[in-house]
Parts: sequence; C-alpha cells; structure tokens
Amino acid sequence: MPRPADRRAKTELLRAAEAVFVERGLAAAKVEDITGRAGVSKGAFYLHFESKDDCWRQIVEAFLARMSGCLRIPDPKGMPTLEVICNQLDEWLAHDIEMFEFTWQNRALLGMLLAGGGGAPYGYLVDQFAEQVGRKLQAWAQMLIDAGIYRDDVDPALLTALISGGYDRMAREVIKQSKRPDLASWCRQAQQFFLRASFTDEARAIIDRGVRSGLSPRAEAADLGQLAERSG
Amino acid sequence: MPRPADRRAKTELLRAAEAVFVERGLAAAKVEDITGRAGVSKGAFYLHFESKDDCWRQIVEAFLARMSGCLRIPDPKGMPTLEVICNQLDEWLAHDIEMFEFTWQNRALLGMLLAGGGGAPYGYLVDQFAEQVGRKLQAWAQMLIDAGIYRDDVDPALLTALISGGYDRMAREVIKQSKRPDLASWCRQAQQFFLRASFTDEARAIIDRGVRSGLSPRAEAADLGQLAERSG
Amino acid sequence: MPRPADRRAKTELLRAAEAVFVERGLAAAKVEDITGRAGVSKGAFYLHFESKDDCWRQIVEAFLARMSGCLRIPDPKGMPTLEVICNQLDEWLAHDIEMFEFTWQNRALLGMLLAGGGGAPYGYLVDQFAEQVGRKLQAWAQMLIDAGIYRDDVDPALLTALISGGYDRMAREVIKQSKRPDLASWCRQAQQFFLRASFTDEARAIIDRGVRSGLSPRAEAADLGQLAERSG
Amino acid sequence: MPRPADRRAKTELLRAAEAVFVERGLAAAKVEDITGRAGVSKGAFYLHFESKDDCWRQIVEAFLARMSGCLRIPDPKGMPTLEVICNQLDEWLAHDIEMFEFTWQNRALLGMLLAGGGGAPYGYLVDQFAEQVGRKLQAWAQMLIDAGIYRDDVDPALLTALISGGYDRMAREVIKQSKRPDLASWCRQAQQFFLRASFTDEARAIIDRGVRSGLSPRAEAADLGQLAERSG
DNA sequence: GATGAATGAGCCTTCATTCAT
DNA sequence: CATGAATGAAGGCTCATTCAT
Repeated sequence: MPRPADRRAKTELLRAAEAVFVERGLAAAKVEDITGRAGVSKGAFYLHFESKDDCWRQIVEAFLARMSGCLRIPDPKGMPTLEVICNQLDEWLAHDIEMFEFTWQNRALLGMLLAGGGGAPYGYLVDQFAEQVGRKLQAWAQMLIDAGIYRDDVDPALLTALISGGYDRMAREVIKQSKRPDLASWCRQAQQFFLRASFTDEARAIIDRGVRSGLSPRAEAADLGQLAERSG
Repeated sequence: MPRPADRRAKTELLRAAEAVFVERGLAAAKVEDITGRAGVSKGAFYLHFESKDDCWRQIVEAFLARMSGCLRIPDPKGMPTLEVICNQLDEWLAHDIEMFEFTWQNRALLGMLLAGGGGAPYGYLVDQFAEQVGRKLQAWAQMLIDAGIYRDDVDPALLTALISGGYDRMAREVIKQSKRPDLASWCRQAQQFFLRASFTDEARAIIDRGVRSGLSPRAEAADLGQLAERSG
Repeated sequence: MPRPADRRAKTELLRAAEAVFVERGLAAAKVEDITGRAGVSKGAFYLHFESKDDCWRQIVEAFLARMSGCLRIPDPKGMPTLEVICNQLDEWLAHDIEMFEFTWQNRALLGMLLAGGGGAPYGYLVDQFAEQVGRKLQAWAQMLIDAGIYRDDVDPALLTALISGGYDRMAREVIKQSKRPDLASWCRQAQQFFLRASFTDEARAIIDRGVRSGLSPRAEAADLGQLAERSG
Repeated sequence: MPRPADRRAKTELLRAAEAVFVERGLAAAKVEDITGRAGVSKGAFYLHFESKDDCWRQIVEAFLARMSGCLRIPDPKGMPTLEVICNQLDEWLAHDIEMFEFTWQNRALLGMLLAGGGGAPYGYLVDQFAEQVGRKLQAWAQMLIDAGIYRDDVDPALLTALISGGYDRMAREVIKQSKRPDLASWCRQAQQFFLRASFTDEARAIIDRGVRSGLSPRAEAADLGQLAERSG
C-alpha cells in the first residue's frame, strides 16, 4: 500500500517508468529496471504505486492532464466570421507551435498511447481524450463550413482526420531529425497547406490577398466583413 | 504414412497469433492464447515456429511482403507533364482505394508495427520498409515540384509527411466505424483535398476546369499541353 | 503397445539406445535421438518398447544375461588343494582375459551401471548381479583361506573388494589408451600382483618356484600336495 | 535495511542439491526437489545460482577444492631410501585413513563424478583432477621402482591403477555397510595387502621383520640403510 | 521510511507418448 | 506395419509483490 513518502523519489520513478515503458512496452518493462534507473530500491516503488499497472495509469493520467492544460480550443461564440478567423490565424499558428513543442517533448509516450491496442490498459483514457478533442475539432469544422469558410464538399469527419493525421505524422518526422528542425516554419507551411485544402476559393482568395499585400490580417477587416455577411 | 503436416494449422496459428499480439502486445501475448484461439495444442505451435519471437518475425515479414506486393509506385520516366499526371489521377485513385482496402484489412497489425518502440523486435524491418516508401513518395513530390505541378513553397519532406499522415489517420477513422464506410468516396475526397493543397493554382485551375466541364481528363490535352510547356 | 515387428529394427534400436543412454544419461536421452540414430521412425520405437524406461530395462537385462553367460565361476568341489589351484591358474588367467575383453567391449554401459545412483532405475538388477558375483568370489576367498592358500590376516570381504576394484580400474585405464593395449600381459601382471598380495608366503613360495623352474603347474603336484595337507 | 542475504540458505541449497543430484541424476533432478529439501522457495534458488547447471558446477568445483585441500601427496626430494619410506608408512596410513574418511563422507557425489559420461557436464574438471593425482601417484611408483623398493616386473601405470582401483572399490564396500566399519583396520590391511603385492621380496622381508619384532619402523634404521644402499 | 532478500504464480519450452493416415 | 504430426504434462526460469530488518 502506498504511503506518502519522498516526493522527489516519486518524480524520479515516474520519469524512469515512462522511459522504460516506452522502451520495452508495458508487459516487458520490469519494475527493477524502473527502480534501477530511478536510483531507488525496489521496495520504494511500492511506497508510491499500488502496482506496476497503477504506475502506468498515473503516467497516462498525468500526461493527459498536462496535455489538456496545454490544449486550448475555444468554444466559438456564435457563428465565426472570416474576419474573426483571419484574425485568429496567427494565434492558432502560435498555439500550433506550442502544442507541437509539447507533442514533440512527449513524443515517445504519445506514440505508445496512440498505438492503442498494444496491450496497454487505460487506453480508454486516451480514447476518451482523443474523442473529446476530435469532437471539438469537428464542431469547428462544421461551423466553418456553415460559415462558408470551409468548403462544403468534404465530410467534416474526414477533413478533421486528414488534418490531424497530417500533424501527427509531421511530429513523427520531426523527431526523426537529428537536430531540432525549424518548428515554426514547418507549422506555418502546414497551416497554409491545410488552408489551401480546406478553405473555399473565395475565402482563400481574400486570405491570400492579405498575405500578399503584406497587410496584417486585421487590416483586411472590410473585405472579410463582406464575405462573412454573404456566408452567414 | 502419417498424416501430412496440417498446412491449415500454420495459417490458423498465424491468424490467431496476429490477433493476440495486437490485442495484448508481444510480451503479454501467451502462446496458450494463440494455440487456444487457433484450436490446436500448445505443442503444435512449436512444430511451426522456433519460438514466440520467431512467430512474430514471420508475421512481420509476411505482412511486409504482402504489402510490398500490393504497393505499386512506378518510377516516373523523365519529367512528368501535367497531361500525364492528369491522366493518372484516376489510376492513382483506384490504387489508393486498393491500398486503403489492404491497409484497412490489416489495420490492427499495421497499428502495432507503426507504434514502433513498444518493445517489438524486428521493428527495423518496418522502418526499412517505411523509409523505402517514404523516399519514393518524396522523389515523386520533388519531381512534381520541378515540373511546376506541385507548389514550390512547401518542403517536399513535409508535404509527403502531411499527405501520408492524413491517409494514415483516415484509415484509423475508417476502422472505428461500425459499418464499412464508402471508401471510394473518402478516397476521392482526400485526393481532391490534397490536390488543392499541393497543386499550383495554375495546375489546379486546369484540373478543376476539366472536372467541372465533365470532360474526361484525356480530353483536356490541349490546355494541359500548354501548361506543361510553360512549367517544363 | 509393442508388437513383434522387424527384428532388425529392434537390434538397431537397442544399439542406438545404448549409445545414447551412455552419452547423455538416462533422463537426458531423447527418444528422437535414439530413433534418429537407428534410422527408424519415432513410432517404430513404440513397436518394440513400452516406454523409454522399458527400453533401458531391456538393455540392462540383456547385458547382464550376456555377462552371466561370459562369467564362469565354478562352485568349488570340496576343499581346494594348492595343487588344484595351481593347475587352474592358467585357466583363470585365460578367463580373466576373456572377461576383460568383454568388459572392455561394454565399458561404456558398464560404467553407467556401476555408477549406480545416477538416477538409473533397475539399478537393483545390477546390484543383484554384483552381489551374486561378489558372494561367489568371497566364498572362494574364504575357502582359499581355509585351505591355507590365502593369508588369514585379511578380511575376505576386503580382499574381494581390493581385487575386483583393481580389475575394475584396470579396465578404465585400458579404454583410455588410444591403441588397444596388450591385455594378456596386463592380466598376467595383475594376477601375479594379487597373488603376491593374497597368497601365504608358503603357497607363494611354491608357486614361484614352479614358475621359475619353468615347470608347468601340474608338475609341482608333489610339493603342492604336501602343503595342501598341512593347510586342511 | 533489509535482512542480509541468508548465507545459511546457500549452504542448505548446496547440500540439498548434492543429495538430489546424486539420487536422481543431473537431468532428472528438479529444482523444486532441491528447494523443497532445502526448505526455501523456488525463487530463492535463483538468488544463488544462475541455473541448475551452474549449481552443479559450483558443487563440483567446491568438492574438488575440498578434496585438493585434503589430499597431500608430497613431491619426493631426491631418491627415496627404504628407510625414509619405512618411516613414512605410518604417516601414509594416517593420511589414507583421513582421505578415506573424506571419501566416505562424499561417497555419493564422488560416485557420480567418477561415473563420468553419464551426461554430466563439467566432467572435464574431474578428469583434470584425477589425471593430476594419477600422474603424481605414478611418479611415486616409478621412483620407488628405481629405488629398488617396488618390484620392477610390473608396469607402473598398471600398478597405480590396481592400487587406486582397490581403494576405490573399498570405499564403495564401506558405504554399503549399515554401520561405519573400522576404517583404520581396513586401511591397515589394505596397506599391507598392496605392500606385499608391490614391494620387492627384500624390501618386504625387512619391513616384515620390523613389524613382527614389534619394533617401530624407525628402529629398523640399520637394516634398512643397508638395503637402501644396495638399491640406490 | 527504506531496503532488497524471499516468495510463488505463471509462462515458455521440451519431449514422451499417441494415433490418424 | 510404419510414420511423424499432434498432444499436453512437466519443469526451468522470471519477475511482480511482500515483509523482516
């Protein structure tokens, strides 16, 4: 039965456990590997965790909590206008980069979680989380379609999948690099890539014009306003 | 003469083993689970495999071989013209659907292989294969960029990642469905999605015009020829 | 359940089994090794033997029977006289050589049987046999002591042990040689060795004299008769 | 602090293992038998030994080490005289009894080791040891022959075999007894037995005279000196 | 609290034995 | 009769968990 015990030890154990779980897989990870790497005794492990399984659950929960804290998908108020979207593009880009940074930092664990089936219990926690995020993104997609900003000839579920899948793979590519690549540049390219693929020609034309003319999105308000009205 | 080795047994064992490995992970999979599911004795397992590990290796190798056989990425001859590409769009779509079908059929195993690290040996086989495919796709991307068909403001490596990642996620979405979705439709939408994202405006305009006018791609030869000349 | 079956196969199996049992030990010997070496199928084994154990029993029994047939220790009629003994020395030597030849031929199996404890069942068969032989030899020793031919200051049991132990070790030495040594010579030396050790000085003196004078033992009848009378 | 490793446990395990190995043979011995007899858990076995095989190796090595420590065969300085030998006879007898005691104590294991081939690995360790001892004894035999103390009409190799074989069998006889026999008496008889068999008549005559006259060997110095000179 | 020696359930693998062909 | 594929009990070894110190 776990007792309060040394907080520092628990941190070390969690860090070590994550590494070992990722390297070996859940079943093949030995408690002794974990305690050895954490520099504590085998008994200490059971001061902090009920079992190996419990340790894994804590890791998953903690990770999802951190991830939740990092991810900020606002609930859109009312119907978004192209103007609003346009103003948010840079914000979103910044958020993308941030999320991407986080994703990268936790790539190994995330990969294991995304693998899903691999014998890991508590996968339902991940599924819950993913579904939650997926629903949010899909709701946004639907709204943007309704607003005439996203094209209406593509299934919102498919569209969400294509975009998030693309970002997912991008992350995997990134960590294969020996040196940390220019994340900001990659994120910007990806945003443009998906913008071209998803936006209606009209919305895209306006955005493009703004970008080309060097004006900040906010300065395009007039034009955007017009479009937004039509798409309402 | 004794009864000849039951060839069906090995097939059953491989099928069962794949399922168990996917469900439980390599280390947590019990040989007894496998033989039980295959409807043979525990000893029979060792008539066909040297060890549990060997069984896994055979599964991986067989899968990659089947996958290789299914995947046909031609080495482009010379610089492709938009005309050629345009004519191939439908072929590629058909191939996409086929590959997608395969991917779907083997989704569980593929997920495990892609997970990578999870303690599974022989991951290097998958890595080799993936890298090989990735290089081919990237070569195509580069060529299309050089031909003026793909935009030149996106890193070919990133572009490849975004597209294949999208398809990857799409597959995962598909298998979550309770009923088999309309794969052909989804593939068509995805092709258009990535076409919009990747093609230059000029190439896209020509393609779009052909599609809208209801003409078969081949009928657009004249226009395409003009574009191809410019982009050569 | 064993059926009559091919006699030739059984011979091959017994030969192979003996070799494998000796090489690997009873428990570590695999039926497949035996059948493989015999050039028959695994099933054939069970046409001739009830079990691996049964096979071992048959080998032991057959060997002991052959050994019994080879070993001829006469029941002495009445009290032996030195004359009789003297006449028999050459006969015994011939028999020693013969037995030694047999022992050598079957050295490997015999070694295993003598090892006793080594987990081999049916050891009681060997013990029975050895005890039987031992009793016979000891009875002879007692008789020779009573006849004044063997010294009376040595325990007959010990004397028997020292002599048969010596021959036992001699056999082991012999098979270590790369070339077959001169068994007859060794047997003669051993006989003389134990004769010196066991015979009373008086009996020895007479024997020695006979040997030195080049007379055949039989020619010494007179002298020996005298001695025998005294020792009666 | 945890309880320190139970040193008694390893001792118990070794003792139990030796018994089980001897009773069942190496392959048929079950680890569970060993731990059961030692009164510890199965897992405890693997705290002390790498494997069942490793346990056997440790037993063999430890035994040979103890045996080496017990066995003291001096390298003779110069050519031994009968006087020296005579003075040593009692010493040797004492050493014989001591070695015999040891041999008896470890009879079971020794029997298994001497069995050799029976599938037991590390037999080479025993062979090495036996050969080493054999060479020493043979060197002594050769020297005694050169000194005119041992007869020259017997092959030293054979002589060594006959003597050590005799002692070997004697040991086997001893442990068959239900009660511990009078080892000292048996050893004395055996020494006399082999002395009669090996010594030249002259050497034997001198020794015998000393023994019969009740004088201590040392008191025979004069006579022995004479003989030694002649045989030098 | 901390430690690591001890425990024993569980799993991979072997191989004697059976039996369909 | 002969064969060798199939069976499954048995046993070596691992490692999560406990607990005496």
